[in-house]
Amino acid sequence: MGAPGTARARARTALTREILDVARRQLATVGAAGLSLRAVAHELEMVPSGLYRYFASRDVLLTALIVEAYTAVGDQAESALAQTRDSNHRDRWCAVCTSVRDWAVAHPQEFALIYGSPVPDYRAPTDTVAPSARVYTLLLGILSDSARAGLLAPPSTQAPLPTTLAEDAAALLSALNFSDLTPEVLLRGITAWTQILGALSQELFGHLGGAFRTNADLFTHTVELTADLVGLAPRR
Amino acid sequence: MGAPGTARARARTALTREILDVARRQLATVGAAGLSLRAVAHELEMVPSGLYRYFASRDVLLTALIVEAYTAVGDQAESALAQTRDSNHRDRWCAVCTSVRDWAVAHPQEFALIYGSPVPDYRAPTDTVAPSARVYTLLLGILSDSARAGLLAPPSTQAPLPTTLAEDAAALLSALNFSDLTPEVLLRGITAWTQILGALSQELFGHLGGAFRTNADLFTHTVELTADLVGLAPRR
DNA sequence: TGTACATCAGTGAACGCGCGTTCACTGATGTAC
DNA sequence: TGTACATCAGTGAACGCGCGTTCACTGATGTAC
Repeated sequence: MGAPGTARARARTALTREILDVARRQLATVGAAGLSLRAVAHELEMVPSGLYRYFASRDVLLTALIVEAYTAVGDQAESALAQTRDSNHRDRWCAVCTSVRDWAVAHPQEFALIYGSPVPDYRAPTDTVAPSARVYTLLLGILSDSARAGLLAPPSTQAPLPTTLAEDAAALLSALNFSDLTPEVLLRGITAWTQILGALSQELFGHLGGAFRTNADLFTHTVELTADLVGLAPRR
Repeated sequence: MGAPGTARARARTALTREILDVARRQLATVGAAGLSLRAVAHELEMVPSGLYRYFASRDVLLTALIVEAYTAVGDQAESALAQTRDSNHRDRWCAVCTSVRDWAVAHPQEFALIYGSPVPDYRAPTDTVAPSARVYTLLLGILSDSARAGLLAPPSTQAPLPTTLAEDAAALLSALNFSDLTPEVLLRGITAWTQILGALSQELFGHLGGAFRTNADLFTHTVELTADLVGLAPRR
């Protein structure tokens, strides 16, 4: 609010916002591949070339939308987590996962944009890496809390991990600052996260064939299975 | 071989095949959204309108490619299973999953075509439903075998399933003719399958960010976890 | 406070491209007698 | 076996559409003196 600067600068930030809002709304109906600068400009009653004052190319606009999508789902997950701050770790895990589904169901094309097949001819710059880490970092944080509280069940013993896999996992742990977690737990966390994304892809992209009347129940069940997988203590 | 019919009929089936082959090869480089009838015709040294003697529209061609992709991965999974016919159930499960990854890595755009975000403006007819069922039917078959042999570990007791979910699962079981399986096991099987697809999506669509040097090892680990999930007896 | 100049938002026209699909046509292949 | 007709594969031109991006331009906003 009360953003400073000249009238021109204020108009610029306002229109930048408006372009992104229109683009996001059109994205929701035509999808990322079909998003067109000309259509966005038309809805804003501008001439297409005018957009180039605000975004240097279609790719740059897409990148901004991607970052916004990651931010939106990250915000939603964070606020879901904040509201369960005093619950047990399992409930917090489930709350975050559920909030991700809520967001995805409400914004399927944005979900596809960030977690689906790559957009044709789009090359992602590195700007999107940091925002993309937010949600799974939250999930790993819950595991870390649980581990620090001594409540995380150790993974059932299996064959030892291949060395390169264990090394990479260890490197990732230290890069993410989760020294409380073992490589085994990290890998289960990653697996759980891909499970969540896989379940949502199947549901949103119509690959379930409508076999279930209540996709939400199926998802809830899946989330419980992921909580088991990562070793979060069961309820009661 | 030696397909009967007139010369004209033989030429027709041959060219139909050739069109599909060219389309599949172009799909591999430009993706489903970018697949163009004109480009296919050009490579065949035909005029674009000529294709309409063979496929009534772009959608029909895409549908044929989708069916072929499902058939290809189904064949590969079946032959992988056939080669482990005398192994234990867990090894057979893992063999099928691994063969799916092998196919997906070799044909990422075809994987995206059938398991990724929907192709813009394409509406799938019902022709694709039956071929799409083949792989997970194989997996459920392994579970069914294991259950009939009394080797499948019952799911660790959890809260009972919501009734609609249990009903839908039971209905699906009888539709698929797997009377040996319980709704709980079916749901775990479905979850395992979405896990596999999720892991492959992450890997193929570049969402792993290159954190692991050996994606194959990560996938193998994931597959073992799915085998645990569905209750297949551990090795040794 | 007023003027001279620089900045920059948005216009309008154009470039060059590619797309799916239609239609009337020609010439070769197949069929019936 | 030979002829008359029907079928159908492939052509070439066209329709109508939409796309991202460029460029020279105008007029309004901002800045320095």
